[in-house]
Amino acid sequence: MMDASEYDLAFFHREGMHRRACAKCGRAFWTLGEHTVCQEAPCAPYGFVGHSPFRRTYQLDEMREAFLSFFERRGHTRLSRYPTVARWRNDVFFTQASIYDFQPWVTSGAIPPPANPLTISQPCLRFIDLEEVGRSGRHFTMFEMMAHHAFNRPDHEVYFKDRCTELCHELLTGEFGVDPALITYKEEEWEGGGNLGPSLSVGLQGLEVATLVFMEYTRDGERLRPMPLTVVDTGYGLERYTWISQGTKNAYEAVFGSTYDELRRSLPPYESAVVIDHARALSLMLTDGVVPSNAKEGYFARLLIRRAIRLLARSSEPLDLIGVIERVSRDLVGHFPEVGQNREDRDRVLQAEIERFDEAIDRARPVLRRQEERLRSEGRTPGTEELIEWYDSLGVPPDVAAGILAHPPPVPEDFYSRVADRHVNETPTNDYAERRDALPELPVQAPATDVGYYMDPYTVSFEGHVVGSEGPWVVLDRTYFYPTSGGQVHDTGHLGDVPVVDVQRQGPWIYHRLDRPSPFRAGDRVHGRIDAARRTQLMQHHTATHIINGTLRRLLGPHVWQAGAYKGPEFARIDVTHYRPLSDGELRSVARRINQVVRENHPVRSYFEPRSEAERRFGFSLYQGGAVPGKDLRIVEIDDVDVEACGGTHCTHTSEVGAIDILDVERIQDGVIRLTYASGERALEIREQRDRALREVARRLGVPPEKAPEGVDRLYEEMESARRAQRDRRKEDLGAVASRLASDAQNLDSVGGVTIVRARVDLDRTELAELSRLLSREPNRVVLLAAEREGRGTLFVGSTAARVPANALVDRAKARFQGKGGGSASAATAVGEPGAPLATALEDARAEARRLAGSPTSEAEPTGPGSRGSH
RNA sequence: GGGCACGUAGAUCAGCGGAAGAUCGCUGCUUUCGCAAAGCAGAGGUCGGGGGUUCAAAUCCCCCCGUGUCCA
Repeated sequence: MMDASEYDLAFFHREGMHRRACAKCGRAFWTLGEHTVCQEAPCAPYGFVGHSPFRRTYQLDEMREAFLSFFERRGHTRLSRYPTVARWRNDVFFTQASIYDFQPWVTSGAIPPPANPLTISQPCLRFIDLEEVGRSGRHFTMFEMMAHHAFNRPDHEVYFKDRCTELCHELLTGEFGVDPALITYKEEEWEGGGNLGPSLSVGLQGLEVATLVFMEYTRDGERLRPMPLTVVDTGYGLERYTWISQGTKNAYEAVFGSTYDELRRSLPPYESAVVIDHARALSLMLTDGVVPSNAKEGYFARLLIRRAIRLLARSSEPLDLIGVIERVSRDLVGHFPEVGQNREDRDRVLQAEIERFDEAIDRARPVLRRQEERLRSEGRTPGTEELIEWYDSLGVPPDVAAGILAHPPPVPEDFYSRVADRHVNETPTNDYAERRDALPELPVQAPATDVGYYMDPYTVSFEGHVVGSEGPWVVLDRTYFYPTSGGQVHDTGHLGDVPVVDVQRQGPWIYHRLDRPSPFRAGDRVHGRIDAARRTQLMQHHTATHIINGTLRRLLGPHVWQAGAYKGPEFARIDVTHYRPLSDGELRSVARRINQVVRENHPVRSYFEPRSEAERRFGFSLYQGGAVPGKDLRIVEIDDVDVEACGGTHCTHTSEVGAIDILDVERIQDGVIRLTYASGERALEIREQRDRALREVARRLGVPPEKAPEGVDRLYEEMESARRAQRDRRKEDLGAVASRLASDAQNLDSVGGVTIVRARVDLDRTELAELSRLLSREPNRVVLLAAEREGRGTLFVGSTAARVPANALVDRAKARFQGKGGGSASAATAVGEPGAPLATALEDARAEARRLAGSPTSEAEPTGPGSRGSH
């Protein structure tokens, strides 16, 4: 619980505000007005509908510009948006707030902010309130969080609670002309990610119009410790500001504008709002490289697409989703030019996904019909349980199911929450589990490690001074050792005579891990030597990765985004988003093109450039490896092939990569393909191994290497025909045995029209069954076979005589030779203990068969192979 | 990342502890001037892979692979 003094800001007193407790929610708030309740939902009703408290009305783009320029005029640097897919974090899929852009590196103090203070309007995606969208009048799947952020270090205080609140107040009253008496500042607390602090929630006529969060403490058990870096985290909903300024009934009318009016001509209000909302979210998601899929971020794109398609189906005239997305993209492109750059590619992705939905329904249709038929045969009709099951496992929404069934059940109000109930007991995912052993906190009193590998990736020998050392870990004032990062594996080498086995980045320092406790002390001068062959291989793999990524984007389209990559000393791989498997032809084109790029010897240029300048020149696709923090971006540019923000070590010309050999392409997930490859020396090694193996295979097949596939085919065919020949021979042999047995009166009994064949034949189980079948082709046959294998006796009984069930004979006889077993009326077996009297058991079975055959009963059910499976 | 469903003949699927099936397609024969159609006969299966339980596993259990789907 925050102390009340946390909120006792000088600003409030300067303005003459007083502190009150809300009569409804009980929370304390500050205001100039005479409010008895805080001015937020649900304590106060909307007061702005029909008469806005703002000086003028704003369209969406105008409002964003007004906000950003307001803060620019007050010393803030304007940043362009970050991607909506939070690829740089492993705990969330999407950017859900502007502060996500700076977590965890900037907020933890590891890396300086790109600007300070800064202002941004960050598109955010939230799926938590999906059901509220279109209903509440104010919820959106995609919304923009306008914000001003400040990051305060002990030696550099930008601003905190007082100035922040003052800026907010000035925006509302000065820029927008809101009567200050209408505003309330409610005291709240914020906590997240182990940090916490006071926050103020700004209320205006029933709407929360801003949240001002002050990250100030770290939770240490019950105690609170002040953070070395305090953070001002604010959030102002762009859509809400636009709405309030226009004073419309709901936010959708204000935000969606003429697109909403157009859709309303053929769709009801709720459906129109949801469809536009989803289309807007999709437009940005697809632009940022989300490919619809059944897992991870792609699933949310699929969810939106399928929801939108179903709602559009209610339209009075034909409307297609691609058209609606094109329409909303026209609205977005003014501020997000990248949205307009991938239209054809986006439509291809959408088209593929729309077809997949149709396929899913087509697959499900016969299943539903069959299941309904089965239920009907039990005198039932499908109910809610079936609807939930079909949705959960087949993806058939209840309204679609209704169109398929002859007698659809009513869809319950709480359908989706009942689906959710099915999932509540699932084991939760441990989102924060960073798969990396925590590095020790070394007592380093030194500036950030001076790293040489960015500017000179060829230096493998250098001198440095130890600035910290503990256990096997050593930190130097400068180093050329590359730490594991950006998917590139660390270097190895030596410090002095001691092998370096691992290199990691920890905050501003590079940690070298030795293979033994460090013999070095702070102040020691050491010679560093990097394993040059390994480094070269890593550089080749990294540059090859960029060549492949850029080539895939060019050949397949801009929906291709890197979804993960690994560049090791043995091989490298890249995962990219793509909506279908690579065809053989596509793969060949990729392989040809990347090696052409290698041969063409493009220069690979690595340099630092201010973020905004780089974004302006190259656009958003820079962030293939995720968002990169910092004022300046390190750009790795391969002319006409690829440009990425990347911290790795690279060759300076593509020819240094040598060659790229694609080893494998697989679909690792719906919507994501993985290419594994090797370059440089490793490519040659692997090719050599492969050639050797192929030559060896060819030699053993006795064919030239290029004929190896045909050779294998031939071998396989020979194997098959040998297998068939053996099977035929066994069949013949069994046939011979059968006719011999059937013609030898010694083996035969005939009782009451039933023929009983008995014999001792030492065959295996399947052969016994086959032989029995051959002997009982006609009705009223009973076959008794005894076999002995490895000392254990087997009794096999087959029967086509209704009066003589095979299992009855086995049950009767098995005790005699300590047998276990059973079966059906048509076939039964038992296996006895070693040495047990098999012959006696056979005689028992025979006696029982004679008895049953001789006592005619009125068995109605005929038995035999022909009667099985008839229902 | 997790839940659920599915994986059996070329295709679509049934069978869910006791001798691997249906329909369509395929091959041959009959019929026809020929085609279609019909009738008859036939070929085609490591029942996704690997372990286990059992006298006996397509069937039950465990692991893996693949596909679909829902939820994060």
